[in-house]
Amino acid sequence: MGITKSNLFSEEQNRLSTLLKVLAHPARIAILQHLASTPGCINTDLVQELGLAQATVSQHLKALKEAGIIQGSIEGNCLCYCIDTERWQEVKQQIMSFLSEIA
Amino acid sequence: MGITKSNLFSEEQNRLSTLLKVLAHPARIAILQHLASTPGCINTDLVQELGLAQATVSQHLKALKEAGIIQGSIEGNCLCYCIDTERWQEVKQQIMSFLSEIA
DNA sequence: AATATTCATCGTAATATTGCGATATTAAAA
DNA sequence: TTTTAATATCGCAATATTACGATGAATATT
Repeated sequence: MGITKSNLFSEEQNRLSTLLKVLAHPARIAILQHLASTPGCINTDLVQELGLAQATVSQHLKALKEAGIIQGSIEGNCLCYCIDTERWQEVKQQIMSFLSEIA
Repeated sequence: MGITKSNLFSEEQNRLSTLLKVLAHPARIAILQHLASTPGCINTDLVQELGLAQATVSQHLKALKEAGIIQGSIEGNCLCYCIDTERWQEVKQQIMSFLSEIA
């Protein structure tokens, strides 16, 4: 089928898996790492940095934005993305909680 | 295309994303949670527990096994799966290291 | 005003994932 | 030895993801 049977699982299991899925791509990992290490959050740089097409990068940014992990603010001509630190703490907490639950 | 351009990213970024992808499914999360909470690691129970078809559960187990996270040992008629604790520590370490790298 | 730059979105193609029935395979049980 | 039970694997269908070119919308530059 290709569709995950979310109804079989708990709210929390679904939420966690959705979150992990967003992080489970090297481009999105690279974007987060770059945004973390670059104080003034740059955007077009990412296209250069990653070597992916602009449309593709934009798509990855959208996924991160929809998960609430990053935020964009308009800065004249440019869009300035940066990590939502508060939300990231939440994300971190949820994942770490799962990790330590296992063993 | 649908194919991730792994060559654009570092070994570590690829390794991490592969790991996260394995965890990014509610059924596999549920399996790990069940194996963690059930001392004698049971298998067919999972089919009942999850409500997915046997073939589907078997597939998810395979994914976890290939990632080295669980191990199966033959126990007469049954296959007995349990978490590879040592490997799980490694997995945990890698993910946590990434999480704290960001913010 | 005309042009250039930045970014989002649409449409599309290629590939991956999810799920399951059917069918092996293997070992216990009858 | 036949049957039953437990798993794995194959093959397929449905859906999701990844990637990109083309295009559009908005602002900056000339």
